[in-house]
Amino acid sequence: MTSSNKQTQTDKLAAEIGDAILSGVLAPGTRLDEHGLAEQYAVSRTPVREAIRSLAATGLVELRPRRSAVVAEITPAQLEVMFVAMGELEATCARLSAMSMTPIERRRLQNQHERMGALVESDDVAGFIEANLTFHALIYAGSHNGILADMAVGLRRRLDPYRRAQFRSPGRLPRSQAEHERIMQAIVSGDAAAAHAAMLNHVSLVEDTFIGLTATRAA
Amino acid sequence: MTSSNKQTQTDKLAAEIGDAILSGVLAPGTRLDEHGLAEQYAVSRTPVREAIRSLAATGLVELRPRRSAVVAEITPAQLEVMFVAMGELEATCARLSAMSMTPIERRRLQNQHERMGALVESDDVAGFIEANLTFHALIYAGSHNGILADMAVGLRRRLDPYRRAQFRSPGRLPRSQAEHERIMQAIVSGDAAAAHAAMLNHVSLVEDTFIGLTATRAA
DNA sequence: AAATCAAAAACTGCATGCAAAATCGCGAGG
DNA sequence: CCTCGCGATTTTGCATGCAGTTTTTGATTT
Repeated sequence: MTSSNKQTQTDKLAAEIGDAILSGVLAPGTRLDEHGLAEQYAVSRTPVREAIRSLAATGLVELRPRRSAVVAEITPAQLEVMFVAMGELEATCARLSAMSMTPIERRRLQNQHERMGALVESDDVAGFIEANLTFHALIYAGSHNGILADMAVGLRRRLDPYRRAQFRSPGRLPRSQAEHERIMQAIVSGDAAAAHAAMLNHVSLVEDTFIGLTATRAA
Repeated sequence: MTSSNKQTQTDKLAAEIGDAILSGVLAPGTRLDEHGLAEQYAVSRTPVREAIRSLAATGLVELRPRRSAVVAEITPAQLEVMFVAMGELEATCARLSAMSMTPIERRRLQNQHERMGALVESDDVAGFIEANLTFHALIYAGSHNGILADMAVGLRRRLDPYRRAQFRSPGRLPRSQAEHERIMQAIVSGDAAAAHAAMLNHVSLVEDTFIGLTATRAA
């Protein structure tokens, strides 16, 4: 079990329902019927209500007083806003990392980048996606600011479903790696402005790829 | 009534208890006894529990399973992190504002700044604090990014109790106004990098003032 | 007098029940 | 045929009750 059963039912439910939403099992707009969920998870309505309220605070569900809570709908406009916000947060973390990473952290980032080079060579998309998470997580952590890092992690988690597709674009891996190279170099050499710019550029390109995908799909 | 009684008890309680915490009525570390709060607000424990869970998601209270929730303690280290995070968020909003404010929004920011000049002249501290909120709110809104704006607002709200004191430092008003001048100019003229730098500088100085105050108090 | 441990009190987590609001369905009217 | 309104059903919001855990208290021992 990934989730320890030491915590309360409410916490387990919040995690479970949250995963269901993020993985698409519960589609946006779905009504969250308390009674139904209670029955489904074999608990009473009370913990379900509390879990829903927790999820509402994270933005995953929308609370409408006296009416069913629903899985939050994400309009293309909101998605755009979220991508921009995440880009800015990542860029900020990169900037802070350039300024305040310890030598060990810089070394780790460099190592991770080199490891990813091998994955690009072997065209291991799944491995690259996984390693990419770590790469970015190292930069969050390097900012030495848990609040900004948490915000970035939360947004990334939220956007993940929309990002998966884009690594399959042909030639995406080598391009990502090249962008990472610039980001990593800037951070390791302590060039805050360059780190910020490189990360912003990187994330913007990812976003553009995504927007392109949806535009194609929508058209 | 400031809070409309259209919403649910839970929402009202969350707002009420949240205000009590932010205003210092409920000091950090205080145990949030469900039974006691229920009695105090003349409701049952259920809405109290849900309100507490909401507040936990905002970071105002800390949830400890099977034990009382407590008002979150803020260590100086956390405070420092929060100040940095807020500074970065504000700077980012300023940058985005410089890039994407509409002409009308730029005009409004300019007007607000000029209005604050008069308050500095008359040394109206309370008025300046109020107007200062608006000034910064205009910049949040000008970023055209509700997510970043919400994050900034939330952090500002959270830090507000620690910020109040610092406007009373002698000569703070004119200095703030001068810094605002540079921020405003950069945004209005569309200089993103300058807006970012000016805002970061502004907020850092505020933070330094605060750190100075606490250091004095602690010593 | 301080420390230890056990019993009692208090409190949280969860289930259940009830009243009010919202939704749905059906029939009347245009 | 469509729209509107009214009653029935569903569903939320909140209160209350019970079981298990934590905390407190008081007695006992060193």
